[in-house]
Amino acid sequence: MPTNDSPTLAPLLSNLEARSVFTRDEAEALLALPFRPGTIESGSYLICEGDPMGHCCVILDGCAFRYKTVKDGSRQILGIHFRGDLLGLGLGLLDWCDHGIQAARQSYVAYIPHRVILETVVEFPNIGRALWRETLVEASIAREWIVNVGQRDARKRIAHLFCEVAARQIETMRDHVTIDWPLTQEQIGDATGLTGVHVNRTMQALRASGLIGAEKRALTILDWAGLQEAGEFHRGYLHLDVATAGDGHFHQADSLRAVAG
Amino acid sequence: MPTNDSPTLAPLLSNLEARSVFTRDEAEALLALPFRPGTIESGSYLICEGDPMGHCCVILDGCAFRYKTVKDGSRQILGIHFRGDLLGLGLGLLDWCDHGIQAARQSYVAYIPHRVILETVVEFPNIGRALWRETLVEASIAREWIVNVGQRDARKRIAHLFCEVAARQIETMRDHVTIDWPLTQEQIGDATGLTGVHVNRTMQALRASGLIGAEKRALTILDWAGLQEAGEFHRGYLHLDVATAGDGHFHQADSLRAVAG
DNA sequence: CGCCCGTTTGAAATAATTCAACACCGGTGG
DNA sequence: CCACCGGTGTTGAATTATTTCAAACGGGCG
Repeated sequence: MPTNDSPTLAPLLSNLEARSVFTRDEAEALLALPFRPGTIESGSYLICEGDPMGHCCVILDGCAFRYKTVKDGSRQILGIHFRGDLLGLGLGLLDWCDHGIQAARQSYVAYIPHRVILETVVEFPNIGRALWRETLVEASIAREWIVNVGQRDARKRIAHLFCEVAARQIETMRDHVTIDWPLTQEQIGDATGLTGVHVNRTMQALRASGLIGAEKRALTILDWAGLQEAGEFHRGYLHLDVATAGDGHFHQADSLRAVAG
Repeated sequence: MPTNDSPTLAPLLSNLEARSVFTRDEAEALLALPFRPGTIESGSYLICEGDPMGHCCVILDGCAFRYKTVKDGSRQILGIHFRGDLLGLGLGLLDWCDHGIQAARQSYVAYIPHRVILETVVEFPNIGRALWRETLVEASIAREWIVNVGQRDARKRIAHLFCEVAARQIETMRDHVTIDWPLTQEQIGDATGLTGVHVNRTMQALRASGLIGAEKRALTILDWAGLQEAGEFHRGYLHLDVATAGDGHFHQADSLRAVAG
């Protein structure tokens, strides 16, 4: 973290709690996971394409994005990640990583060995469901990105991206909020399948429509309803409401087992 | 299945075994999952957008695709699924479905209650890892689709789609193989973010290049290497090689079996 | 100050869309 | 049996969104 306090996994827990419910034991187990802290400079890589690393990575503070490069050297940004997000989970089950992850700001991270995650999941099935659920949400967001680059024009794509990042960072949105904006226009282009030049022109149009502000290193949303409309954004795919499907049914069994064991 | 034999979940097991290793007990548990068989006519829906259904769905035979519709009525196809694929898994952990699934051919399916899956996963953690792994692969494929529609031109997009479908259906590819092709040109457009008209012209170019054949209801790959080159296709993202990461550590049985051969 | 990175602007080129018409083909009903 | 029909594939010409290339601008920083 930016402070000199010793870092904790609290951001991970509060992030998971946006979509899952934990018992006190489970929460404590999550916070007690062993990890190695690290600082990543803006532009450096948390995980590289083809990397067979043995740990995943929690963003304690900062921002990073996933990307894939294609032959001609251009790249596609696949997702943006913030404080509390767990990255590189697939590595524990898939042997190697099919994309890279790069810091968009100086970031503070915690590396957790995959083995630790897999052990914890066996001991606490509800944590396993929560992490599986995060993987499912990740897939859901990826599908919405397919729709974004596949079906929408430049204005909608960029508005949609703004909406997603805003919705994930601000709990209850209202007009005139300003959020930290981590991407350059070129990178917005990489995320939306457009050129930086066209992103520039389209953002000017969004500004002229009074939807967003004119800052360079931040994003001010002047008209939240209008921006959602412009991007055809509906937050459902983020699954930000706590889902307990499949949990309650097992808590009882878990308790019994806890008693028996 | 097309025969009048009573259906089994064998296609699911053999599909999972492409990426995971099971003990005999685990395999038997998978095959013993209770399910309700069903027949879906081509064009009908297995699962609808917004559906809160309580079961997931295995394709025993046939073919289906996931899709999302956007406001103007057009739609984006998000993935194609074949025999053995497990669909709608997220429903058990996410409460509701953010996309629809439609049959592209008359298909035979097995509906499995989510509760059954979640119970099995607690009893057999290795099955849980296998299903989680499938979810991770699904996310990986979705990311590659983002790259496809975001960074590649029409020729590459279509060639890449052909490669993916072929690679998933044929174990060892060689030239002049013909595979069942489930999509119309219009639907190829929905999958690649192009119009049907442009798909038509681009497919003619692919045919003229000698990469694919000229059939309408099938796909003949005349030049596999050339088609991969044209689509910048590298099969790694499909994670089709068995991954045992995280398994051996927990499953002495697997290690023993590996040793025993 | 000069430099670098990111943004801004302009004009020309191009990939893909749109719209409209026609060909094809299997199925269905007279 | 033929005629018709709807869905799919094919073709052409005009239009448009986006890219490309090139140059200039601006601000932060050593």
